[in-house]
Amino acid sequence: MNASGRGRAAVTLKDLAAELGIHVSTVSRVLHSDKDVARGAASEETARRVRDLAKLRGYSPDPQATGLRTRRTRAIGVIVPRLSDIVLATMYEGVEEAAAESNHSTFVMNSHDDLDEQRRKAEIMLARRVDGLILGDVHAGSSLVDDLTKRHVPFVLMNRRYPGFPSSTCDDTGGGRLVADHLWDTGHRSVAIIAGEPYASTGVDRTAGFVERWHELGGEVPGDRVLPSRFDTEGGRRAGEELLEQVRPAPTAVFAVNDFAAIGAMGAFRAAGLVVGQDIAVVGFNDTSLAAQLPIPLTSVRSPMLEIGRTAAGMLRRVMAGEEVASVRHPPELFVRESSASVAVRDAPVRDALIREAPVGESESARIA
Amino acid sequence: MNASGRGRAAVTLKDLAAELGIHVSTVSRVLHSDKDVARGAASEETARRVRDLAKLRGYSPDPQATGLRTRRTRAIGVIVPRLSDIVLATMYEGVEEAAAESNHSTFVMNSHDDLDEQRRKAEIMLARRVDGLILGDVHAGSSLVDDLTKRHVPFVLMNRRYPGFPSSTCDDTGGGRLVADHLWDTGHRSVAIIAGEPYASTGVDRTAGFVERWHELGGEVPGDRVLPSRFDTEGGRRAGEELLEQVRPAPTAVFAVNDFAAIGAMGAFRAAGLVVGQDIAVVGFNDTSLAAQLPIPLTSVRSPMLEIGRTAAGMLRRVMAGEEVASVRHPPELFVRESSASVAVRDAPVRDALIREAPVGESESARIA
DNA sequence: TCTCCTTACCCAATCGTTTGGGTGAGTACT
DNA sequence: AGTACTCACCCAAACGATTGGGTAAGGAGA
Repeated sequence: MNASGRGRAAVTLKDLAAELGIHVSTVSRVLHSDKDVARGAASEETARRVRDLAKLRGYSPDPQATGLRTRRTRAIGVIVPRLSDIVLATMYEGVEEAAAESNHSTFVMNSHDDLDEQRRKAEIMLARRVDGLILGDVHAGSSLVDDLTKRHVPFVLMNRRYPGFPSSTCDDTGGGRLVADHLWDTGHRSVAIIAGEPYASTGVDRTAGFVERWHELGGEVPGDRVLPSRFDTEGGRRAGEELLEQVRPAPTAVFAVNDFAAIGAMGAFRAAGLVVGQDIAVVGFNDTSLAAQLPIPLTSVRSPMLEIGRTAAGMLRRVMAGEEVASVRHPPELFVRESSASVAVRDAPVRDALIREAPVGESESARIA
Repeated sequence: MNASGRGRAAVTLKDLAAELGIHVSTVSRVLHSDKDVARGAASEETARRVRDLAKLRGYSPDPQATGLRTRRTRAIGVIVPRLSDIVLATMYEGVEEAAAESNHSTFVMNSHDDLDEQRRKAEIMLARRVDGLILGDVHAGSSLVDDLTKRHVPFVLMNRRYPGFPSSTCDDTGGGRLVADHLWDTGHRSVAIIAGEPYASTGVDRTAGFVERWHELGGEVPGDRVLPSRFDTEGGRRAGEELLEQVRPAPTAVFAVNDFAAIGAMGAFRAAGLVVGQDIAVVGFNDTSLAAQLPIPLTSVRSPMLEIGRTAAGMLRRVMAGEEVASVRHPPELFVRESSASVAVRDAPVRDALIREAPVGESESARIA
């Protein structure tokens, strides 16, 4: 039994037709062809009576029945790595908003960035007969996109791109370039990148954009300065620790391809006795609402997450309508804050001394003094 | 056209029946009554053939058709304030997991904590004919729950409770008490609370639990030390600023009923020249993944968010089955970290001097020195 | 041989909408 | 007066699955 149909069954077209003494198909046509006078289906007068009664009785069409007949559900499926990642959650909010505007409902599922789970979740959605899919978790080299294409499933990508398929993303390469310019301009010459997962275009592109621009400016980024990482704080912390351990002298600036990784790295640096913004610059990506509010506000590249989601929904609508659509890359914007505000600072030897001699020492006590 | 039905229409019962030369109802019965030999519906042999062919052809029942006939959609609706709030997003993950285990799909929508929008979203879900609702955003005194009850809509509450209706929440009162004990034990006697929105039981209960325990211990919390706030970082920052402005001498410890508000407050304190963990203790709630990774790790009360979501889904399943269910309050756990680790510190006059004379001055330069 | 069970199926209605194709009444035109 | 249009509807067949109620064939028991 349906939620709405316990106390009293939901009102149907048949109910309305009976009460008005006309045929159910007439009611359907009147209610269906909204506004345009129900093209020859009923008189002006009848149409009004139908609409009035429908409103009075609170008629709402049964989507099961409609779907059964029309073969469309007006539902779309969205698959993301995890909704507890604020970036994806925000994009999904955009999707939901835009989808609602065109009268579509959305199912979301988490794939935990696991290939098998991606497939499984996609199948569940297709079994639900969604009209289309938005994939927010596509992996480089995944065969899922090809399979879906072969099966003629309408879908678009979001957040991450995949060459040859329509996607709504941030211009991650451009974002990486912004960071390179900023760090170069503030005098840094020794940098490192916490690069995220190698299967995600976001991290890869942000890294590539940075490196590309850095080279143009005359700098270099040795391979051991680019560390893969998970996208969460824990991953950032580990990468930060690894960085301090392996790279000597430590870089004066670190670009983490994601705010959470940046926060984790900041934790690692601080634990090692470095003051972020003074001893080492840190830059994140996405400009989540946290970045500006952190104890040491984080420089970050703002990606229009909500807009990326909205665009994805719009693109999917067009794909479902059979149109060809082109990928969209939303322009990012750099917000400079205290974590990287000062011009490149102390000499490396001094900083390294800090790191070695005072894991939780000197700068701590200095702060208290 | 459905996603799965573009290239080749999805296989139906009729297709299977035709290929096997038997009636569609026989196929239905075999496939439906899983395992138990399809009680007299077909011979062992036929049943096997049916099942084999179904698997071979990749048959999956059309939920539209099933739903039309059975009047249930196997879909549940979840309404939350906003999914970009990591707390609700995590609870939703729990709901989704548990719902999937009982073969239910979930729709989520954001209500932005707005009463009209809550109603609107609920109506959309009911129009979708969901089998039940999980409300994660109930407001104190809202009439929505009564209306849903009158309409016999199966629903449960999550995250926030509402007396008289089944809910899956954290034991927020108990959590508040944990914080009171901790701050009292570490020597604090002058405290303030950043209390969240007055319409949310979470903030109200956490505050009440704290105050109750504080009184038991012999302390007091004057009314002007309890500041309402939004639940996000921005809200926490504002409340923090307000606190420093209005309450003199400033409290030695602040309990924010939510990690994000705590982070915002930490920002405000720091901007005012106070070092969190030294000059002022801060405690949050929820122990989101950030808390432990912050530059100054945040003491926080862990609420089992995933479990709260899973429980809510389980409760709803039972409500939909017509059972009576009791509310569940999940026990919280306190994690003490640096933001409140040291015993209550400087004399108030010294701290107040810091605040007045050095909004971004003294402690900053001290840190660099 | 007749009756009564089982077994293994089949039949057909039904859920609520949509939609191609009527149809009868009234009007306009020749 | 006959023909041709509209207009304002009605009819009925889908869509795919479920389900209460047959029924024919075969065997057991009397």
